Amino acid sequence: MARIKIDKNSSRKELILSKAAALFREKGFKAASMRHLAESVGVEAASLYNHIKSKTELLHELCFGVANRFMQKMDEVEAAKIPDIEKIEDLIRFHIYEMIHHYEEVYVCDREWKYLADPYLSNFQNQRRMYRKRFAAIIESGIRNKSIKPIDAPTAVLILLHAIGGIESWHRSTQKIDADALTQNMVTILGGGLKPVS
Amino acid sequence: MARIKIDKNSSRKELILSKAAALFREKGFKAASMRHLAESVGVEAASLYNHIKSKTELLHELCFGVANRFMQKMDEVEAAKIPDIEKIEDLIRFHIYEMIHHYEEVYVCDREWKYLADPYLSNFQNQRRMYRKRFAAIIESGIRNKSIKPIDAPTAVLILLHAIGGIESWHRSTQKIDADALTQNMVTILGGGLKPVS
DNA sequence: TTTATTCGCTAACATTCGTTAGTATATTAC
DNA sequence: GTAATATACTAACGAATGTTAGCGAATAAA
Repeated sequence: MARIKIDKNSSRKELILSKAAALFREKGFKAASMRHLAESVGVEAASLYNHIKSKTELLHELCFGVANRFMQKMDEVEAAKIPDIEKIEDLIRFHIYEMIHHYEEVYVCDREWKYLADPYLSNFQNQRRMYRKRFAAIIESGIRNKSIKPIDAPTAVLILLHAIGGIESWHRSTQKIDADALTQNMVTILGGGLKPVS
Repeated sequence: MARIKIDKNSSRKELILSKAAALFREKGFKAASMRHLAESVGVEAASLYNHIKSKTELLHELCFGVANRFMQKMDEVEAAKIPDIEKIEDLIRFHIYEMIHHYEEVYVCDREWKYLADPYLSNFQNQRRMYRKRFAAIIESGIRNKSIKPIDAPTAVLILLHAIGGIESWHRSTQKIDADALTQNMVTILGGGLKPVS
């Protein structure tokens, strides 16, 4: 009956959350069972419920944890006094950074959010829609001042976001190029597609 | 005890497959139950087993049906005597076409393949890896003859494929732009990122 | 019409699932 | 040390899962 080992500055619940992120990414939310999760935490399944309310609550916290970080970054970028094209590159770099450094949570947030239960589900979808609108608004501003070629902005946003979400494949790859080179490549390819022909 | 209604030229199994594609996309493979599927076919769950071997078999057939179409297209494109940049645009257009016209199957193949069981799983992963390699080879050829700017080809392939996979969001969107405009937008943004600065 | 086959039904199976109740032990507060 | 709290355990629950067996009705073949 040994208790869960804990690092200072991180609660038992946080440990469970991080293990859940890894498990949900690997198996998918529905296929990941509480008994699997318990095993990876080193405890019996029922014991988890001393720390969490439900399986769904784990998904809530993971998804909104990630969503909130992106929303906060968007606030910062919008407030910054820099050219639109730099705002976009800044956001791209942030997405890539998050994908690399908080891979499990971001992946789960990206691919498993549909298993959220209302009202969290609607809430999440609204936040997502809002984020994309704000992203598109930056692109549209760039189009107006001719720093970005005239394209359909919502289309461009989805391309950018999904392209970055695809980093997963590298993460597991053995021949991974380092993060800086990856970032530079993506900014070149994606940014290059946005800049007007000069 | 009415039998399943059938169009000419399509077996009962094909009907089940198409309903399964829609259900697996909506709920995810694990969350979609055989009883749900049965209901959408208009029959009891046990009756499905007069036509199929297992739930997993449905996933096999959906995934490999899509994968084979893409492989065949790749064969054609490789054999064509056209510039590399046109080969790439041709592939991009094909991906978009498939995404629009066989949306459910392509989506399931893209997002739910991990629930395949071995040996199908390994087989599928190999095919996928091979497809990406061949795609990257076209880009590398383009780089060598300077029709494409020097970037990391495997990175570019993943960006392209995941960007196109993101069309999902439009499909359900009410404000959908028409398919041709969509295709043109994507070729502009993605292709524009590949062409060398002139 | 008779026979054979296809196919849908009901009932049931063994598992697995998320979760709760109740109890015992370990840690913390006093 | 003692009381209070936190937490892990075992056992069990009801529900849902994929699938099989066996029966009867609909269709096709003779």
